[in-house]
Amino acid sequence: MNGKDRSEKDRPPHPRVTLKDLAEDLGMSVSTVSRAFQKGSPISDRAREIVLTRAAEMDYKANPFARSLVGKKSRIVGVLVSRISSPFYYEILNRIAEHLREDNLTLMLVAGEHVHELQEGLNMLMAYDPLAVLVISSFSDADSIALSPTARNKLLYFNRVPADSLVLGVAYDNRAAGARMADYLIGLGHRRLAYLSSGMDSSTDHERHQGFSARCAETGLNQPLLFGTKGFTYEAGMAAAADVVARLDDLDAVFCAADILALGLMDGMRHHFHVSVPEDISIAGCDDIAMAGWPSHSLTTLRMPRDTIVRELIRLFRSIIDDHRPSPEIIRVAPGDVVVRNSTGHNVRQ
Amino acid sequence: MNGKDRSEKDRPPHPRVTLKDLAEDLGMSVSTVSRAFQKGSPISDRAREIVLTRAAEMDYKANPFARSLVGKKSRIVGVLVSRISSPFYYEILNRIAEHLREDNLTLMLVAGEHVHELQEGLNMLMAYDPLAVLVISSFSDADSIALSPTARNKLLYFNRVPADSLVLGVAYDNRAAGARMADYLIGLGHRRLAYLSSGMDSSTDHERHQGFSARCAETGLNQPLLFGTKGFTYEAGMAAAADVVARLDDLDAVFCAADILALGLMDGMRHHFHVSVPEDISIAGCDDIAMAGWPSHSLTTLRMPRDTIVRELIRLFRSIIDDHRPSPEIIRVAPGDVVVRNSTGHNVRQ
DNA sequence: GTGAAAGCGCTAACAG
DNA sequence: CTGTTAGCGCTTTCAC
Repeated sequence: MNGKDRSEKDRPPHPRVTLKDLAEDLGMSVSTVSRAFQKGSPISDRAREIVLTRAAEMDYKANPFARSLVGKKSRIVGVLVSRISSPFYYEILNRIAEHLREDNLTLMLVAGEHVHELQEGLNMLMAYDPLAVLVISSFSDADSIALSPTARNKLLYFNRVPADSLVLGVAYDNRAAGARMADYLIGLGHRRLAYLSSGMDSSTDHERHQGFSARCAETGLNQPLLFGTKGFTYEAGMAAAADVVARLDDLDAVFCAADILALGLMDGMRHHFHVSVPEDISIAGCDDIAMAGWPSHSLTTLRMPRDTIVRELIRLFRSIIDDHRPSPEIIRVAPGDVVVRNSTGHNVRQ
Repeated sequence: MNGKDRSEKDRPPHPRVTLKDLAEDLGMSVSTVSRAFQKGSPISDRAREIVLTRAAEMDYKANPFARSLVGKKSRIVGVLVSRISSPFYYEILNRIAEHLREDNLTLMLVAGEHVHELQEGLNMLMAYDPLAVLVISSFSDADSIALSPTARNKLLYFNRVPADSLVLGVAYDNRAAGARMADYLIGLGHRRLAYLSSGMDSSTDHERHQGFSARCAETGLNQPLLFGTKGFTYEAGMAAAADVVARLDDLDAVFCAADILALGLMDGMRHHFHVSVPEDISIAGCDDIAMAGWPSHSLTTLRMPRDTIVRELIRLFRSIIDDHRPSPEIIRVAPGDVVVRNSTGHNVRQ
């Protein structure tokens, strides 16, 4: 087959304008035309302009496969999402997606529940030689993914960061968050504190608990009572109400690992056990999700500065993409202020 | 693994095992080795086994760029998400992602707020020659995207379907949903009905309103009063409370375009205007989101069968990918039952 | 500056 | 069945 004829009958499935088509149309060589699209290539301004103009007219689109094949760097960026833990992750995903589009980068998404799925997804992804890979997760699954050295320095962890400190990541300072809430509750006069954990292997949860406990210790209080449930869900929080009620007389306040747990706990206490909040017990959450502000719950919580963390994330992500890879380190974003609402009050029981 | 030149100052960007490496290692020709990975290629079972085994040992991964370049069909599937209208969309996204991974397909995500962003994203995507593109949206933005003929028959619309009937899509039967809720409210003895719209250009919203109104007409009732607000949000619902309260004496029940609006309206009525629900007015939503079931709100709503619609979606999506493209048509999924809770009651006011 | 030519890694005709 | 030979569309030497 000679590639000269342009009869429409030739190949219906591939009506794509190629660089060669463009070159022939313009009576230039392929190389010249190619150079017009390359940033620092030796080509006259005039020639470049002509090419670019005609390219637009003919609706020429470079074939990314050919480009990546020869140039050996793709315009692809990967995002790995482990479990749908929170809508917040998808807000992140959206914002990342938009930033990438602006840079003419495409986003490959890998989502999975289990390690082996994520592993498989990452393998597929790596075959595309992505510029960078963002790992969004709060569970330990992400840590167990086997990483080739190549993969390793393309990764950027968000929210959950592996124990291994040789990686790059952005995360909230959850210990500080736990400590801050302990301070607030203690300041309210509460002395008998408790922590409600999701029971999941989540670094966020662990760290909040640690920070909370540590501050109790520093203040000379007993270790907070620890309640556990099964998951970061409203239902899990509600299910924990029975346990908490059983110890109600030993308790002034409960700090929950996340707002959604606190909301569930609150409703469980109120509706199943007719416990009044905050009269009988103070309840606080963490994150300041939208529903915490609903008048039906009016949950005291800790604001976590989303914008800051997202900004940091995008900054780092871009620097990996641009190959100014920062040295491995975990960026810790400090928590915001306690948002005081009606689910907590001064201790009047003692 | 492989011992090629490795000067440490130069970037070692491509320590990739190629087909040729494999072939040389095995003393076979590239084509034979290639054939081992092709489904119906003429190759002896023995040869194939040898190749596959060694490939695994050497951790060979086919270069998808080279593959797509020559084969002119990629293993990429696109998903276009227009605005973060609901977490439901992300549930879909997750499920799609998992199905695709099982089929060794990768997912390119395009997210955007405005038409031109989506357009740009789609253009980038189309350059990768995806097998299919799923468009998830409930707003009319999606309709205005310019589609090349090639793009056109790769698209599958979800939830929102363009007026143009020459496309393939899956959507709820929202008119039937509106009608069903009208029936339920009328059956409760309510005669003076109202509809709360998001005020957005959403087909879901329009259709629910149409179905609701039409059933009122069929039953000989007046057209339902129409309230509008600005968005599919809790806050928008709450903001509408003032308008609804102003007409409280003319109203028995309000059907809201979505649960989240109903929840906001309910809280607005209760907390800002001390209106009792359902004593003073019945409020119903649509979708049956998790929060509708919280005891704090206990919202009567209509269950929309998620599983069914997702199943249909995946079935169609797969058939496009496998090139058994079904003829253009909109699959309408019937609504489920009314979930009766405590935000609606019999009419006792007349 | 520009063009000719050599591949990037792979698949798909061709022969044998 | 297997090896040889062309390219897929593009970037990038290398000459001119």
